[in-house]
Amino acid sequence: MARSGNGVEPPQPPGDGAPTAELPKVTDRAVGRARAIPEAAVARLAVYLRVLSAMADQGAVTVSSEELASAAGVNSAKLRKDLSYLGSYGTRGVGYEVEVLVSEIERTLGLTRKQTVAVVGIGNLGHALANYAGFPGRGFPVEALFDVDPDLIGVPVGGLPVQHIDDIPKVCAQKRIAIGIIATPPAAAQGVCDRLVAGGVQCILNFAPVVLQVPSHVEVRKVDLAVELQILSFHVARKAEQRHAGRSAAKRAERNGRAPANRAGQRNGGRATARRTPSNGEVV
Amino acid sequence: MARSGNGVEPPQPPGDGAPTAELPKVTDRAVGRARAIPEAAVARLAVYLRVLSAMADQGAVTVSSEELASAAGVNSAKLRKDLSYLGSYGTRGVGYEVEVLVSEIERTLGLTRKQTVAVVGIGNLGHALANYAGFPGRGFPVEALFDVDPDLIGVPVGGLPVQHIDDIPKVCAQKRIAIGIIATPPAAAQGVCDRLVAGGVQCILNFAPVVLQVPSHVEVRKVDLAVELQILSFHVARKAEQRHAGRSAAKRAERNGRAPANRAGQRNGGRATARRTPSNGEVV
DNA sequence: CCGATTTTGTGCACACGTTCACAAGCGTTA
DNA sequence: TAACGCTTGTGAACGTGTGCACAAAATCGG
Ligand SMILES: NC(=O)c1ccc[n+]([C@@H]2O[C@H](COP(=O)([O-])OP(=O)(O)OC[C@H]3O[C@@H](n4cnc5c(N)ncnc54)[C@H](O)[C@@H]3O)[C@@H](O)[C@H]2O)c1
Ligand SMILES: NC(=O)c1ccc[n+]([C@@H]2O[C@H](COP(=O)([O-])OP(=O)(O)OC[C@H]3O[C@@H](n4cnc5c(N)ncnc54)[C@H](O)[C@@H]3O)[C@@H](O)[C@H]2O)c1
Repeated sequence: MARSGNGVEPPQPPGDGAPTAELPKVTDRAVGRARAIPEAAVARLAVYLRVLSAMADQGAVTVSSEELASAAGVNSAKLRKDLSYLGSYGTRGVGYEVEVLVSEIERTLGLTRKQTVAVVGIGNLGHALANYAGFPGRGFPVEALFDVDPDLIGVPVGGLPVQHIDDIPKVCAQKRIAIGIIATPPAAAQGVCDRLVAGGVQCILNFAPVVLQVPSHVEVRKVDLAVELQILSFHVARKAEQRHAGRSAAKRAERNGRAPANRAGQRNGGRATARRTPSNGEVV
Repeated sequence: MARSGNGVEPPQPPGDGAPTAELPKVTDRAVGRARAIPEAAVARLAVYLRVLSAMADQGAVTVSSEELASAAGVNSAKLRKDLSYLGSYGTRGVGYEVEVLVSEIERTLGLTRKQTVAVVGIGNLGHALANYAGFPGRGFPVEALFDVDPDLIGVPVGGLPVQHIDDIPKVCAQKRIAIGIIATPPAAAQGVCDRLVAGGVQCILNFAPVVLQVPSHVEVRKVDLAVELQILSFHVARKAEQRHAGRSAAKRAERNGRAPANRAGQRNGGRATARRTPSNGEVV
């Protein structure tokens, strides 16, 4: 089956014209302009935005990188570097103006125009998502709900009637849905995904524990709670193992929180990359 | 370890006593043993485990790294490296035995002994979590539910009665709860977190959009859906911007799925780090 | 107007993660 | 047994992300 399924993740740069071109060791080139915000930074910007909004609500006018960093649970140097991707909006010796940062981050994250959302699979999780006030509150109005269950079709959930999944392409195109959230059973996820893509949806947030195959222009992020728990489980196991075996060094650091250079708050950052349909139809 | 664990990956060596020590350029040193599984790899191991379980159910006996990688949406080299952290369980020229991999991954992730879970905040999301069959199905039995709402106390959800949050420390200690899931409103999250910690809970999965402060021996992971959407939003914005501005190069690559350097399937990997109570009590 | 103080913005070095590429090992076949 | 083909395991190169440390700006006080 050759390389890896979908085939195309070549070592060479895109090289539109000449795939075999022997380019030396140019690092960036390729794309048009220069500055590209690192994936990891984007995730943190979203967190800063939340913290800043809360600060603004409390009447704060300016923040220093130190303050903001500590509230967001990151290192202040990292914070400054992250903010520097937006441009230079701070004042040395003073700090950042909260309002300015908020609007700059919003602009960068593309939150100036609302991104409409559709939820597919109105079961336990789908209900919660459809009712969640935090989405519209943050510029992500939920404008369509879908399911297969005949008993659900037409029933309003969170003020919006559930529609049949066969209508996904039509409705999504019509309402210009930007983001699709998949909360169906795993087996149904790929089919739903395909319909969303057919409807012109550009981004998908997937709760079903499957790896989705999508065309390259579609962005997928997944949230897999079982995986989250397993990662936590790993850390517990590792700590327990350490406690039993290596009881020589590192003991007080482990116990009462001195935690030397405890750099960051809890994260789940990371990037998500789209993926093409592969040649082989592996099971999932 | 020392690597990226919870507490100790300081610039300077922990050096309880001498923080200004002028260590040369030693790379690992520090703690006892050697191999530490990279954080990013742990997240993927969990995914491999799911895929492998599905394959086992379908009767597969062996897999090659190519097959498994493609099913899991990653590069095969990466997969092999990830598996190599477990030890050498493959057979050259043949592949891996599915059963062996499953049990090795389970052992490594600490899934050999069940990790009991408590859910706090039985609202929209909490209900979904409490009813989710995927948790007990994967070795994470939900054994306690908590809320403050008097109307909820005593009501069974998913076959388990909801208890009052004041009982969290007692019940968690008694039932040896390993993982606490927080699904309360943001304002209540820190308080709940403190009680969970008091009850001896080692890991916390936090759905509330706040940065939790915990002692260093507690591991926190957060799931912030608004942040996920914002990251997606960023990518949409960037693509749109590119389409408008840089219409010189990279055009067909963008459209019909050629996907230049399409490296991996969708991820949300990343690490979570514990965090001590900070010196300043910043708002959140 | 100048120096002290504060805090940003960033060059640099290092750690981490990813990918390549290939030798080492295994099974099979002649 | 020897030669061959296949697949693992891993060294090394590369790219990305993190954190330090300091020069550059701005404000304030005298
Ligand atoms: N409930 C949770 O807390 C939780 C946690 C983690 C992951 N998940 C995942 O989220 C997904 C949904 O979980 P849930 O607990 O809400 O399940 P659920 O069974 O309660 O709901 C699933 C819904 O999807 C609908 N559905 C089934 N096939 C469909 C299709 N082809 N198209 C559209 N809708 C379809 C069903 O009618 C039902 O309403 C699952 O993949 C699950 O693994 C859920
Ligand atoms: N619903 C979603 O889809 C969704 C999505 C993303 C994030 N979240 C986050 O998850 C959390 C819960 O969301 P929800 O929609 O389930 O909210 P909800 O209002 O439906 O439920 C919150 C529950 O927490 C309980 N609660 C309040 N204070 C408490 C306390 N001090 N201790 C224990 N329980 C307490 C309430 O009684 C209620 O039952 C929120 O922080 C929200 O931001 C929810």
